[in-house]
Amino acid sequence: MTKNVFDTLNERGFVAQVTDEDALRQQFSNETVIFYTGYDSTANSLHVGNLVTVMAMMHLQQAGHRPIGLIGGGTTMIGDPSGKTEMRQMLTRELIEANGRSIQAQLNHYLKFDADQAITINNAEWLLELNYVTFLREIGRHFSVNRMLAAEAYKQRLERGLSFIEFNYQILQAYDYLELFRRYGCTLQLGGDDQWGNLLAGVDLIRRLEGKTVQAMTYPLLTTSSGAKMGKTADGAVWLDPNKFSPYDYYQYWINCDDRDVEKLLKIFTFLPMDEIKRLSALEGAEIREAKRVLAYEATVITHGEAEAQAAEAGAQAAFSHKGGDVDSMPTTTVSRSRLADGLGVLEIFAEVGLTKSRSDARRMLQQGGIYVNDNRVDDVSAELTAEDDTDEGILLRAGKKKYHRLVFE
RNA sequence: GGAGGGAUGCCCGAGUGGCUAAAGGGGGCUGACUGUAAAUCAGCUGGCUAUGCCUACGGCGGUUCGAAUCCGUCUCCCUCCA
Repeated sequence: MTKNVFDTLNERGFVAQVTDEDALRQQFSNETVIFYTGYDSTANSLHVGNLVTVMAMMHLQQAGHRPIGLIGGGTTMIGDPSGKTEMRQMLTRELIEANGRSIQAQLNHYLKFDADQAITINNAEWLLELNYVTFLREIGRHFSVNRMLAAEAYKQRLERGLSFIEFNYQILQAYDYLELFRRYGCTLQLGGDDQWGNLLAGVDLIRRLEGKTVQAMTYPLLTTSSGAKMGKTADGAVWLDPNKFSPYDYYQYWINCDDRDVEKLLKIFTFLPMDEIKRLSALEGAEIREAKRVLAYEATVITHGEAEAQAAEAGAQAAFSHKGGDVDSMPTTTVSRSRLADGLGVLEIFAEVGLTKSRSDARRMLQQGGIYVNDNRVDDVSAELTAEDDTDEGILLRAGKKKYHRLVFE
C-alpha cells in the first residue's frame, strides 16, 4: 500500500489545521482531488513565504492530485485584512493585472500543466462582473456578521479600525471557493494559517448552497527560530523572480539560515527523502554546514534550476572557502578600464555596485573596518583603486563578512 | 453632518519656538568571538563635490532673526454623537 500524501505533508511540517483529517485521507487515497491555493497580486513576483503552498501543491500533484493556482486579480482589488494591523494600500487595476500575469507565469514554472494536470485561473474573471445586489441576496445573506466579528483574524483591526471594503474580503474568498467547486469540482483549499477563517467561510458557504462538505487545510506560518517572519531580509522579501533577487543571493539566503531551522527548512523546501533529512539535521557544530549547503543547493535548484544552483554554489565557494571555486559566478560588474586608470574611488565603487547603500554608508562601514579590496581591509576614506589592484580575476570587493562583488575591466 | 484626537526617521515612540539630523526602544549594519550559525559585548544607523553644505517631522501657504514645535488651509486616519 502506498503512503497517503497527507502523511507526507504532515511529517514534513505542512499541516497546521485541517477541517476533517480522516475525510481528507479518504479522498486522497480514493480519488483525484482537485484543490486550490490563492495568490494575491500585490507584487509582480511570489516570495519565499508563498513558496510553502507551492511546495505543498507540488507534493500533491506528484501524488496524482490536480492543483488550481488561483490568481487573486479580483480579491486584490479589495485587500485582505486578515492578521494585518493596517489597511493595505489600494493598487491600481492595471498594476494588479500585470502582477497577476507575472505570478501566473511563475506558477507555471513549478507545476506541471500538460494534459490538464493543473490549472491557473484569475478570480477577476468572475469577481469583477458581480452585481452588487444580486450578490448580496445570493451570497451575502449566508454570512453572519456576528460570527465574522468574532474571528481572530479581525481582532487587531477591530481595535484599530476596519473599513467595509476589507470586511468583504472574506466573503469574496469564500465565493471563490464556491465558484471553483462549481466549475471544477474543487474540494480542498490550502492556505496559510492566518487564512483559516477565510477558508472556513468558503467551506461553510459550499455546505449551505450546495449541501456538500469540502475541506480546508492550512500550513503553519513560518518564522525563523529568532522570531522573524520567514522570507524577509533587511532589503525586503526574498523574491522568487531572479531579476528581483538573484540566484546567488537566494542561495546565500538559505545557507545563512539559523542552525535550529535547518531540519524544518529541509522538510518544507526540498524534496529530499525524510531519512536523508534526518541524517543531515542530526549533524552538529560546524558539520551542520553540510546540511545548509544541501538545503541551499536543493532549494535553489527548485526555483532557479540546476545550472543556476551550481553557479551560485561555485560563486559561494570562490568567495568563502579560499580553495578555488568559480569567481565567474560571483556577482560581477564590468567597468571601463579608463576609470581605473583615473583612479577609482573606493567609496564610489562600493556604492555603485550596491555593496553599500550610498557613499556615506560606505564611508561609515570603512571607518568601522568593514570594507575590503582583494581581502585586504581598506582604512583610508580617500583610497582609490588603480591598475595595480587588478588581478587575473578582476578586483574583489567585500563589504562586511559576507557580501562580495567582483569588478572586471574592459 | 457635529464634537474631539491624531499624522515624526525602516517600525514603534518622545519632543510643543533656538542647545534637534530630532530622546528611548525595536529592527538593521559593522567589528570582536565563531562555523558564511546562535548567543554575547562594542560601535554605527538621511544624503553630498564633507570640519562645510543640502534634504527631513502628512501637503501647501504664512508668522518669526529662527518652526517638528505658533497661525491658516488641504488630505488622510481614529474616537464619540447623528
